[in-house]
Amino acid sequence: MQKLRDHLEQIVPLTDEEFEYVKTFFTTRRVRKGQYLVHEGDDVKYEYLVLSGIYKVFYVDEQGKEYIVQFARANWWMTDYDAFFRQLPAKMFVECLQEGEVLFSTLQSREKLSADLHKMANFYRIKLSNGYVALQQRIRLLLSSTPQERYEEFSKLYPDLLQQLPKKLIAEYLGVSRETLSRLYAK
Amino acid sequence: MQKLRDHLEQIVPLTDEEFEYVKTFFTTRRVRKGQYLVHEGDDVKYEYLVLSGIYKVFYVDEQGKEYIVQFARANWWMTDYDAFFRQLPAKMFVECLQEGEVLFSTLQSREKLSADLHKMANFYRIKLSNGYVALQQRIRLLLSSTPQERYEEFSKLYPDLLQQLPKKLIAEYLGVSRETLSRLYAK
DNA sequence: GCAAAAGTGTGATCCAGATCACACTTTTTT
DNA sequence: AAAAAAGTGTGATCTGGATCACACTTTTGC
Repeated sequence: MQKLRDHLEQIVPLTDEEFEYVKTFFTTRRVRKGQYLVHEGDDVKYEYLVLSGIYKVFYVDEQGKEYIVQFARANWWMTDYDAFFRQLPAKMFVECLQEGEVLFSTLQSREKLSADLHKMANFYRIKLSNGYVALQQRIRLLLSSTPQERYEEFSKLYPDLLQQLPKKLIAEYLGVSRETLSRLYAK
Repeated sequence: MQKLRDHLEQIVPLTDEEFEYVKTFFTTRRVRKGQYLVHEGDDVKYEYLVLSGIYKVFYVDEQGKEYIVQFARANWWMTDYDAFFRQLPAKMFVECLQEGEVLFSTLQSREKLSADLHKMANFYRIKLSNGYVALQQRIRLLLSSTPQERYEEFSKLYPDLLQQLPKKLIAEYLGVSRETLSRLYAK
């Protein structure tokens, strides 16, 4: 649970006592490649904090084509937040791409923690607003750039993912074809 | 201020007393077409709740090309949230497209209200998570669709904006050229 | 009320990137 | 260790939408 504490304390300092309380709301789970943490149609009981491994959050359209909303690795939170917050069936999938561990907790836990500990309410608020801003940047990238620029931006932001993930997935994330991507880094 | 109360109570019910307190944190401002509420480089002191009129939130790249992040009309909140939350200079613009009124308040107001009234903390949290989800949908739209589909989706979501805004702006928002858009609704 | 600016439709051209096709390599599965 | 599946690079072709160009209309501002 030290990882959880480190993660929280990047944003809000906690006393030992506070952290002892907080940690009772989280459970660890080991996840293997190919497993789904969230599946379209599921009730979304949990949100997840990644401790290790790599995951993708994506949708599938009527024609079966996949669209990757985000990749997640250590210290990212993920779930189908629309479904999670509004307690609806999931419209997205969360799949493990590389084995690892996650922590999970329920919406009730989030609400209880926010109500009991002002610091945790702050933590969640700040995390959510960071997420909001990150999505805005993604929109900006999708609107503005040529495949070349998107690829360069991605390499800068996530050099590790570039190494570890199949190019096909990166192409999907960037919204270009696999072939075009392949030709990009030839240069 | 009745509009503010209605807006808040769509999400959290408030007593008269509570609302009397809340409203002291907001000020009304009339805005004319062409005025900027946020300008690149500014300190972003306020977030805005639209009472009436239409606004656009956008940024400009090095080549001077504009990218519209969102349009806003009644009951939408807007500002450069990255800059607002982190108290940095703005990277975006917020411009009035059609005269109207807005309410504004500071980050300190938001924090004070959240701390004093649990209901307001909830209100902000829910609004932010709704915004988060809306951005995810926008990403999905940008990744997934042909110009045709994007246009149809837009018409469905914002039939009023389609009427009231120059096509050029809608084209920008959708990430297509003005000419292509013009040819789309010819069909 | 008139000139300037902004908005709009439509033809003609061009090209970046999608799509198709296939060979080769690496990883998984049994 | 063999077979199957997944991943990758690269040529050849095709095409949707960008770009350029221009006429016409509507709005804005002095």
